[in-house]
Amino acid sequence: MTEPKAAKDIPIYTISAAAKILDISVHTLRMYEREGLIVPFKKESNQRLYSQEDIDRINCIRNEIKEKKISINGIKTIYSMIPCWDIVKCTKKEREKCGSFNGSNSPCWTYNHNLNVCGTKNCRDCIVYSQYSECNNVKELIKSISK
Amino acid sequence: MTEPKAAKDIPIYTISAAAKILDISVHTLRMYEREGLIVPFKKESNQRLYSQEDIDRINCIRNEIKEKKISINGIKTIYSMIPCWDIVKCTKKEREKCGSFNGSNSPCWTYNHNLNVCGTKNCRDCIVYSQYSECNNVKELIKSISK
DNA sequence: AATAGTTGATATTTATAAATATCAACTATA
DNA sequence: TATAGTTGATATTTATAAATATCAACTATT
Repeated sequence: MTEPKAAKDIPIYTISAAAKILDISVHTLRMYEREGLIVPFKKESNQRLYSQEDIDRINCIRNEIKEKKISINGIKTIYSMIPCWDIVKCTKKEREKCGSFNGSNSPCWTYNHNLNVCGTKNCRDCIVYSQYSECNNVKELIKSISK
Repeated sequence: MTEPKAAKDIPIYTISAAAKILDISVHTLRMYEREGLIVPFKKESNQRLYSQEDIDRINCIRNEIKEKKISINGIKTIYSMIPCWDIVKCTKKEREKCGSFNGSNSPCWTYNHNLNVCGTKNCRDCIVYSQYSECNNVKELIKSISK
């Protein structure tokens, strides 16, 4: 009796509820978002909402910062090394024009990618964000594509 | 008339000379070494010596810390994602026992690897250290092994 | 053989990233 | 429609990583 995968990704927590659960301030949550570490839901009114998956993700990020002593810019750089172009199957032409493919400071979901295969798709729903940038998964991904 | 590649890797600077060139303290150089960011030459007496390549490498590390705001542990984590097992052609058995293959906090050259293909070879002379961990090269490496 | 520079280890200082606070305008909810 | 919570922007505080200083023992160099 496993729950459907999406069940953990239902937007239920307001920013203050999420902050309380995580024992951090709402300001910190907004900072993480501004830095491109998280992409919460947004209502039409622009209000943020968080799912249990978001909470788990943020707990992981906290651990990287507090326990592993990796700075926010370090985490961004690590995320930027995920070979998204391979995962989402960008063409050579698309890669050449892509800020994510050509940069190394920020995760792909912080760039505009309306002009490539990603289109206007919400990055929350992309496995690059939801799966491969999960806690400690980047090295496992590199292992899987290496010989 | 290009110089032989090794010319830049001749140990000529003492720690105080290197510190003066880099405009940092000798203590900082020793700290970077303790953290596993650099591997200087060692004389039989244990005295450190630095080459021009070392100076260039340390300048790059300084830039990552000071300009890109990546913490030392962040840099270590990034180095740890270099697929050394692929580069030096470790066997499956060797990988299973390797701290570098299985960890994600520290570069491969900070682990003991006497029992795998690296043997007692000095990591300075390994391309994983000398080439692939050069400034900004990690993402380029990931690009080259991805589809 | 004397001076300058080195070693590792521990303690201290400083620079700054991360977190928090404040603000006025806006939105949700009871 | 009143209260509580939200928004983004800017300013301030705090926690701590990075850098430096100190130490006694040892090594290189003149």
